[in-house]
Amino acid sequence: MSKLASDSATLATVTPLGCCRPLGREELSADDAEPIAAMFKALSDPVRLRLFSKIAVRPGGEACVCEIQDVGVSQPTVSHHLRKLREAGLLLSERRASWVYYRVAPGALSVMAGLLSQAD
Amino acid sequence: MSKLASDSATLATVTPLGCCRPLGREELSADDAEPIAAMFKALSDPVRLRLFSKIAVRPGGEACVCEIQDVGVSQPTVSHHLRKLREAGLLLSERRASWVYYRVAPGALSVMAGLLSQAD
DNA sequence: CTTCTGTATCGACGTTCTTCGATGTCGCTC
DNA sequence: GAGCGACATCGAAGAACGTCGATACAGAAG
Repeated sequence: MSKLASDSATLATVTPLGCCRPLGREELSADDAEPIAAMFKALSDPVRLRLFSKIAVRPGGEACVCEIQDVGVSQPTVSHHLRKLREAGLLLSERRASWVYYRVAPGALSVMAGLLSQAD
Repeated sequence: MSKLASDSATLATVTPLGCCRPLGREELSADDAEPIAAMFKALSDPVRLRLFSKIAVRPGGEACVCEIQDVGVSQPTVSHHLRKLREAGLLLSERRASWVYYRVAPGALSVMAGLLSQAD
């Protein structure tokens, strides 16, 4: 099977649960906390944050790996971080000819923003 | 000196930088990525996420440690996680008589929500 | 088919994190 | 002052993480 661009790897994709209520709205259950923590963890590394930002600022929220890999770490490390972002449901990947394009997963940002919005 | 409730420890408090633009608005610099990643990292653990939620749902966004420490880990571990949340600028702590109260730091949530808001 | 370029995977190393039991500290009460 | 309850800190053990060089894989080009 293709080793690339499968939408799910170890984690669920974008819509795993009935979450998305603000963190201050109702108390988070242990089961709900797990996948949400995984999304925050995906953005908890400076390199991943910059990679995500580099993709998000592009028109269409999409970029080839070759366009964003100047973040001060090696190529395998960039690939590792992009995989983590994809597994967390924040990015989707697609191969086009020789290049692989990553794009911001639709709804990913709004899910997290909803969690952080003020409850009152 | 008092070992408790100092508002800053290893990390800066709530407003470290000129960040707060949406991640998809302009590309994140390496220097800006660091403190932002630290905030996300604070919420990247399921136990911390639940502790934060337990505090945030209380009226006034405030709770005594004794009211929220049933999250399935030991008391020292709860204390450790609350410290991490405080160091990240997400919580403030204050001692009242025998009890220590933690409350959601004003503005902390909106900073992160602003980063995740849609750019378009 | 061979070579080249772009990207992913593998294996390893050092660092950081989560967790715990033991112990220390603060403030109240007797 | 002695004892107690609430919470923090210490030190250690195991797991998870970020990083790299080496290597494998995919598609394009010759």
